[in-house]
Amino acid sequence: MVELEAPQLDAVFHALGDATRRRMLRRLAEGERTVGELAEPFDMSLAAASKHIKALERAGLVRRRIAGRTHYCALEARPLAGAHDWIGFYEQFWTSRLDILEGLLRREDSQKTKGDGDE
Amino acid sequence: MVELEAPQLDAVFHALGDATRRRMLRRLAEGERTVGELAEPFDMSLAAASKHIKALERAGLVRRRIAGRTHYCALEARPLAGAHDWIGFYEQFWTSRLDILEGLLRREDSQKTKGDGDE
DNA sequence: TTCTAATTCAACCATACGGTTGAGATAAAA
DNA sequence: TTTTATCTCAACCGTATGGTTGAATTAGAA
Repeated sequence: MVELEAPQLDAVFHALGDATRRRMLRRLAEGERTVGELAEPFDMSLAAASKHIKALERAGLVRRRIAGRTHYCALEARPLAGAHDWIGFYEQFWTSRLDILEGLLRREDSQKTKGDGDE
Repeated sequence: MVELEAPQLDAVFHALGDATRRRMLRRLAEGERTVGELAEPFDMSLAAASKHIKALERAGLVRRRIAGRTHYCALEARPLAGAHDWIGFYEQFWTSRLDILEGLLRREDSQKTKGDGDE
């Protein structure tokens, strides 16, 4: 169990909400890459790619090592564990054919308990 | 394996990137809720909460059943499976103490294969 | 029919996002 | 030293986001 704080979850999920950044992470899974290498596959300016990388850093998903004029980026996967756990809670609602029954039961239930003021 | 399309992943992760919407999903895990019930815990207008719910619908995470003037929202967890899988790929990078070794190996590796033009 | 309740819609606002360009900063190469 | 390469920074732009308010829509309740 990792239980990230809400603001960190915000940053992680926000970072993942962009295909460019997701592709960058996939690339980093193969190993360290420079900013230039990370930017190369994309049809955008270096500055734009640099901003994406900063979003990943803000989320704690990338750590940067500066060597001279070159910045090496490495995957930092740990915060993903928290996001994974958060989503994992819902696995019960999509796994197996029980989910159909579950769904039906929850629907019934909400009819009976509608407006019971629970939090 | 679920493999959501990029645009759906965008929408799902974007939807999850907001604490208000995450809390709404947690609430919906207990059962169906009306728009009003979903909005109630939050210090914002109904209209604002309504927009959040629409973001969840766009991501396919909520389905709505209209009965008279009341809109009932229900959790639709399936798209979360795709997001869960996507993140799950990185589990190898955070699980167990192997991750430290892995990280070291990948760093070495990237020194040797730097600029090999892989995609 | 008239009142009230549950929601959305439309217009608006401030701020964030994702992109651009051009100008630094810094370090390696000539 | 001068040139070139790697990146960030700053300013700007259009569009999206997250919020507001007030009016419109629709349907139970009196």
